Amino acid sequence: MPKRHNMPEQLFKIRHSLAHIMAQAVTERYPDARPTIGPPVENGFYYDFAVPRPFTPEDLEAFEKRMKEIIQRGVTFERKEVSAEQARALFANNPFKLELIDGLLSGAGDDMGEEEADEPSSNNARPTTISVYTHDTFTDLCRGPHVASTREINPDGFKLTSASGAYWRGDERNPMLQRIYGVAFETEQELQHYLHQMEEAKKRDHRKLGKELEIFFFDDEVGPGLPLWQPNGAIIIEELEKLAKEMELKHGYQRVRTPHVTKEDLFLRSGHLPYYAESMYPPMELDNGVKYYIKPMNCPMHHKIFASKPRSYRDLPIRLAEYGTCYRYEKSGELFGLMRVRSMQMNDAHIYCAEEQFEQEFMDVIAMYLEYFRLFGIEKYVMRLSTHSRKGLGKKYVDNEPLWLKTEDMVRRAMQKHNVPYVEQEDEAAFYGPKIDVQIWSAIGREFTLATNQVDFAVPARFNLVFVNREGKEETPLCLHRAPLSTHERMVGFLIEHYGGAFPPWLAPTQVMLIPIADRHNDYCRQVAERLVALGMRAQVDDSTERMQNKIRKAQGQKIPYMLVVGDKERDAGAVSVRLRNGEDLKAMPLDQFIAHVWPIITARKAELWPMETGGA
RNA sequence: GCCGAUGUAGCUCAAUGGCAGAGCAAUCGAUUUGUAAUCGAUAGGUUACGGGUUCAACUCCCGUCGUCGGCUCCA
Repeated sequence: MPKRHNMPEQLFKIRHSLAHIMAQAVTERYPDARPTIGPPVENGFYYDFAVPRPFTPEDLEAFEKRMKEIIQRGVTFERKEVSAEQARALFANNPFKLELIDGLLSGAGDDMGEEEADEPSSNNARPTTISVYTHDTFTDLCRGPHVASTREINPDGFKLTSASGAYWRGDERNPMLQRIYGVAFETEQELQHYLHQMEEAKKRDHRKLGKELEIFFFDDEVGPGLPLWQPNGAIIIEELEKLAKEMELKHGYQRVRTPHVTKEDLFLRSGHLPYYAESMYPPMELDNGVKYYIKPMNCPMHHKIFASKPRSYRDLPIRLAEYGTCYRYEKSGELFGLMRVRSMQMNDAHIYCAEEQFEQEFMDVIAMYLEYFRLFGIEKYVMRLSTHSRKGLGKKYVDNEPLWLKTEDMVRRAMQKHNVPYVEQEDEAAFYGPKIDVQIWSAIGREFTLATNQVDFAVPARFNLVFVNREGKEETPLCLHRAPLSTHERMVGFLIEHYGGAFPPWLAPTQVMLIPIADRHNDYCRQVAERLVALGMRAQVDDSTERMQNKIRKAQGQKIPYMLVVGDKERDAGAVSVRLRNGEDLKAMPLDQFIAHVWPIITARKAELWPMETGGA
């Protein structure tokens, strides 16, 4: 997201040119279609069209076929500079292009038309002329660059993948256009490789694995976005909570608990109402007309706890933590498995501190992020400093620009001083302050914010939160809102995909499966399982009437880390034969030896399955 | 919320206007097995829900709900 296109120049040209060729194919078949913008994007390109009727899958096939024909004819791309007059004449029947032309000329048209998408926002010199590119019978408004000839494009290196609606200029108040996505590479092999990777990614999709591994599901009668956690899911959640509680205890947090519903007054004070109302479940109205809302956030209640007694500078920082359950009425089309739900439990905490404590507290949260990420082996993420935008002041953002600039700089300096890499993204802040978000990607490539660490310089004042400073005067504290482990929903969804369902032993719902070879070994297996369970391990016995091979297959399918096979030999020797999830057969060993090897791995939350050089995933 | 696609047994999928089927899972029986699928039998359905067209609807049409791919939006 930060870098819009970091692809090689030639690939950029190929994708960009394919977008034009597609527009030709589309307008040939549907002369009424009005091309709007069509940039190259990661892995391919898209083009948005204003059309009377949405495209069908058959249309896509026809477009693709026609595109291949055009490419194989070897047509050339030619650039031409035209005056504004000429450009308007050329695109007289296309209001979208005219709007783009106006935007270009006014110089203010920073709205990410095609031209913006084409070039990193480097040179601000506005063109006095406008460039158009012509290939074959098709001419498009475009900054370029393009391939010289379609001979540079491999006709088997691209594929049209999907059609969908998209708002003109990404604004839902604008008309809806029809977008066609394509993927494109320089060679057929790269395309096939990409398509294969997509297939593999689908196997890791948490929605698929979550069902297969019986972690969670949705039920029509319960409602969209309201996951039901099965026993396996509850185990994972409780392990995460245990981890968070240990970590937060170490970092000086105190736990609090707050109700799920509150009077409207609280959210009026916090400023969520009416601003945030559309993301909240509608209120319940009591007989006396008083409205109660289900909470979408925990902060106002934590503020009340801070305010429940006088606070001295000596008490600060005060860190209040709660795995709070919140409900947000997300639009139906925005729901996405566990990654975007309507009921969620947040790894929430609010840190109230004096300004001079900011850096220490803020960076302690960042340190916590890093500690968690190391534990989970999370490497593919981007820390994003999300800042305000001037145009959002007074609307999306608290209207106090000097304070924004000051706070953003505080964050920037803290991050730089501690050498934590980050990127900056304008217009992504919370309404009360800047934040460091941790961006991650789902198996199928969608971007989400996992953890967040937000500075709030505004809301404490609304709640009249104060502490008495050294001079005996009242002072408003800063508040940090933080959720290093995200919500249970998003965290578990992410972890399912991150591990491909093969959780490290400490998180695995079932850690050990006892596999008796014949019925006569069942009792011994039950004794072993009892002993492991008494120790604190999650062990089960597969006493079905299946053969051992079948039991192994089932346990593998559930991605259980340890399979203990037991026959006459093991029973008679008080032993177990250890098979790891990765297929390794460690042969028979005394039960005590198995425990001695595995228990430390579980309690230390290690990633590996077995000590020494053997274990893997 | 918007555009499009889609919804058949617990799961994965057949059946293109003419009696709704298979594999896996489940249940029962037999088998007692040494590191990724033993054999047999049984049961399982108001084809998401509600209307309509038709002699006849899983199939065609309309509506509702859910899901999926995007747009918008977010932890």
